[in-house]
Amino acid sequence: MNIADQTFPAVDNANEDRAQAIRDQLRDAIVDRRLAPGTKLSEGEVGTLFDVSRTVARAALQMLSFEGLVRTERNRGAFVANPSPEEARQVFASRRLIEPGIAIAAAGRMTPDHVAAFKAQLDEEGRFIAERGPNARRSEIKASGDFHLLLASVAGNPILQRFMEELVARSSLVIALYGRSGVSSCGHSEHMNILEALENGNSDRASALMLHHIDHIEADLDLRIRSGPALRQALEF
Amino acid sequence: MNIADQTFPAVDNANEDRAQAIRDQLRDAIVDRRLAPGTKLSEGEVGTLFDVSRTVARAALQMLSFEGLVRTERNRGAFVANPSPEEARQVFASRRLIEPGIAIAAAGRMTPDHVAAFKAQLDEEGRFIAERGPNARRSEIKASGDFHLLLASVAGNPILQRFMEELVARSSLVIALYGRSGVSSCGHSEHMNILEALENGNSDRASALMLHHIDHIEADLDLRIRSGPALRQALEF
DNA sequence: CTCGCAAAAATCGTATGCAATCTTTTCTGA
DNA sequence: TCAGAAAAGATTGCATACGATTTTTGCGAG
Repeated sequence: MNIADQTFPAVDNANEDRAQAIRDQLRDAIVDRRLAPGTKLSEGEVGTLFDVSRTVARAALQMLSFEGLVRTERNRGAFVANPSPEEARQVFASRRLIEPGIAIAAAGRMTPDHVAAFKAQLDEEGRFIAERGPNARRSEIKASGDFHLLLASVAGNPILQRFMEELVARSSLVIALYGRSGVSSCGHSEHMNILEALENGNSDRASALMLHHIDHIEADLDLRIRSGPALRQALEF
Repeated sequence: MNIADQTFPAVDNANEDRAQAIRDQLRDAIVDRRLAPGTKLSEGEVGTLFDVSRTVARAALQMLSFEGLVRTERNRGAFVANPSPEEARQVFASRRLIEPGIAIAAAGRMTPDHVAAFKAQLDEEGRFIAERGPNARRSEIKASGDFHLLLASVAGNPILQRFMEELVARSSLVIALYGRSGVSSCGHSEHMNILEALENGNSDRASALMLHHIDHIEADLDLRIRSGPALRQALEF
């Protein structure tokens, strides 16, 4: 897949930082897998697509590289990250460390507004699971990630929230790459259980459920080195 | 304090990314508090000091801004971060969440080489505490942070390691801003106790000690809003 | 002397140009 | 026909230029 095959909505809020807007668009495209891992993101091409100079495109790519969604090689350019099984494990190890704590923090801060937001989120998640079509899986992965991001925002620690944004984005990549697909509805019900615990202020239970949930997500992955990521990478595919 | 008052060693490894080298230098300067919080870091000035163009200086500042050590305002420039008490609490809340887990991971991966590295690190730490002089406190804070970074590197998860690098850097800023100074030797002995637990493979104990250690560090801070950070910020001080 | 406003200076955001490096193609000789 | 070298092309790294925005300075009115 070539980046040029994609079209991107125009960046409207020209007032704000354009590089940031481009980063967001690219991140969505990567997480949604409209841009395949390994795809080259050349500064010139990105610049042309978004109608900005290479300077701005470069800044956007640098941001994505900090988030681990893009890998840059000196004098060679930027590529959509192609996480190895090892990196995938690291992502989930990090989540296992952080998210149970986030669940505990969130449990102590739930308001009726938050509950409503979670219910809306879970409704949408359910809709995507029921849906069929080429984009169903994408939307499902995205919605599932949004649940975790919502939780992080409720927890009220911007630093941890940013960490989680990075981890969720990278998880989406990993799931798209190594996911086996079966567990989705199971994940949905786990989200509902977590919400229930949160509503009841049962932080320990929310934390424990979250830990299991992460384990389940990772267990659904096939992290055996399929045909070797080195080969895939070598082929620039 | 003006950035121009400082001199920086020349960036030698010109082969590698120069922006990264500049970022490292600036980060050291910020963490060591040679650059006071709130100090303006203009692109032109940084570029001149390091003998690069604004393009490169800008990239370095962008990196620091991602790490939370620098705050950038559109059309105004970059400033050394001036964390509020609220942000300080968030930094330590994040560390409480992450570092005990890191200690557990590290406990399971300790090799004799690691032990030796830790001993060397603690020796240096002790030397700085004994030392007196204008730079003693700086070196002490730095060495204390290095202990935690060493632990993170032993844990073997690059993602968590990066998170810790950010958190330790921001902690150093916070300690420099809000620290009361008394607890230093106490922190040193806590480090030694943690190392002992790590050597014995007693991960639970290492984890618990780490949690207490972080609590102690935070307890040593005076996080009452001293004269209002808004004022300090308004005065660009 | 202070205040307000306009001009000047400084600084940032962005585009673009050139040299260096990497990749691909073409050419040559076995 | 194929391996290796040389040239052409593409892409990045970096510096610089210019308009836009912000900050400072200068100056006259009150």
